[in-house]
Amino acid sequence: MNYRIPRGTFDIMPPDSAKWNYVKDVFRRVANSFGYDEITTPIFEMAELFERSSGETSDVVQKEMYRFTDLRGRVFALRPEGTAPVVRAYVENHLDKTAAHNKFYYMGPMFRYDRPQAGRYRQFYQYGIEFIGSNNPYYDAEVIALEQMFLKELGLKDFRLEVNSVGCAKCSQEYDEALKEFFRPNLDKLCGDCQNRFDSNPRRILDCKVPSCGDLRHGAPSQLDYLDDDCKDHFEKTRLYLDQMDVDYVINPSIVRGLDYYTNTAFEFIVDSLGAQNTIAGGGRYNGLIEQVGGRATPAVGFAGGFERLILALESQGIIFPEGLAPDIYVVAMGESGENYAMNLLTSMREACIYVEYNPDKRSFRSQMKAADQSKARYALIIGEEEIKLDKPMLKNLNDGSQENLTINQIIDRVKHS
RNA sequence: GUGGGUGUAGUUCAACGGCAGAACACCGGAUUGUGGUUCCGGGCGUUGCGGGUUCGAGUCCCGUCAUCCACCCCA
Repeated sequence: MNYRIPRGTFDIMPPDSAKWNYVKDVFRRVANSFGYDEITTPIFEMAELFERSSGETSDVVQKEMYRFTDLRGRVFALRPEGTAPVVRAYVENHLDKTAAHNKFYYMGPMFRYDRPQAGRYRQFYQYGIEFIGSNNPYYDAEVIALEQMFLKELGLKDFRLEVNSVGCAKCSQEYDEALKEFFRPNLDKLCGDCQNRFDSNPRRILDCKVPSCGDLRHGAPSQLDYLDDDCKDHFEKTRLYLDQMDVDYVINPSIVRGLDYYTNTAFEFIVDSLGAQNTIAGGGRYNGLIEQVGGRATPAVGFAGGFERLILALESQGIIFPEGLAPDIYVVAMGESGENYAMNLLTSMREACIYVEYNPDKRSFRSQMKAADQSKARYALIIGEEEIKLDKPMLKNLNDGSQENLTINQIIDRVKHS
C-alpha cells in the first residue's frame, strides 16, 4: 500500500524550506517596519462567511471551496482566502467599536479546489496585509508601497504594478450597465465564455483572450469614466501618494478582482515570465465588507500574495537564496578514545550555539574527512592520540587548509568570530 | 469543469514489439593522521496503476491515477 500526497498539494522540504523561511522572514520584517502586526486565524470557518463575503456567484464559492460538515451537521469550509477571516476576527473581537486603526499581516495556507497548473495549487500559501479603519487614500498607497518594498527587498526584478479603481458599489453598478449596453448589439458575436460573462461579470469580457472578442471591445466604456466625484478624487489621491512614495505603476482599467467585496482601488503585481498564472499579489479596497460581516461600517484596504509564485519568480531570475544549514564544525574523532573525548566537546560547543556535526558511522580517518568536506562545514575538528595528550584538538580550516591545535575556549572563540 | 503533452534507477534520460541500460548523484574501499581530483567496487527497477492485443509489451490499444501546458479562474 502506497500513500500519496493529495493532488495539487506539495511538501516543503529541506533545502527548499530554507527559501520559504527566508521569504517569510523578509515579509515579517517589512510588514513590521510599516507597523503591521501578525494575526493568525483558523484554517476553517463557517462556510457562510465566505459565501456571503466573496459573493454567491463567485467562482471561489461556486466550485472551488472545500466544504464539509462536522459531526453535528455544521457547515464549514477550508478558507479559500484570507481577508474574510481577518474581518470576522476584527468584528468578533469588537475592534470596530473603537476608533483605532488596525494593521494586520498574516501568512498561511489557503485552499481552493482548482485544476492544478503552474503556479496554481489546491493548498497554497499566501501572505497578506489588511489595513482596517480609514478611507484615506494614503492607506491604499501604503499597502501597495509595502508590497513593492517587500518585492524589492527580495531582489525581485521585472515585476509590474497595475492599478485601477472599480469605484464604489454605485459607480460600479452603473459601469456594468454601460458595458452591457455597449456589448448587447454584438452579444451573439462574443465567444461562449463571454456570453456567460455578459450576465455574471461583464468586465471580464475586457480581458478575454479570444481575438474576436478583442476586436469587439474597441471603444468600450472605461470604468474610470464612470467614477463619481468622490471615487475619482480617491483614485487621484491614491495615485498622488504612490507618486510621492516612488512607487511605479501603470493604470489598467480592465483589472477585475474576483471577489465581490472590492471597492475603489484594485491592484495587481504581475511577473510576466511566470506564464498564465502571473499575478503574484493582488488586492484593493473593501469598504463594504466589515458591515457585511456584521460589524459597524468601516473602510479597509489590503492585499494577498502567493508564496509559490513569488518563489518561482525569484528562482527563475536566479536570485540567490541563503544556503541550507551547514555545520560550523565537523568533528573527526579517531578511535574509541577520540570519540570519548569528542562527546564532551559536542556539548560545550552546542551550548555556545555552534552547529557541530559528528557521525559515528564513519570510521576511517579518510571517510570522516570526506564527510566533513561534503557537509560544507567551515572547520574540521580533529581529535587523535596527540590532541588528547595535549588536551588541544586540532582545528582545521577547510577552506584554506590551515590547522592549529587549540584549547576548547580558543576554538569556540575562533569559530564564533570568523 | 474542458483540451493537449508526459509517466523507465534518487535525478536527467536511452532501449526497432525480442535478455531493461547510460550519465550524474549516492554508499564503500585504495594500510584509522588529512577532504575536494583520481582509481576500484556497489543497481533484479512492481518501466505510475489496472485491463486488453500478441508466441512475446517499457514499446501497440482501452481505462485510471499523477504531473506539465493551456482554457477557465486566480495568489
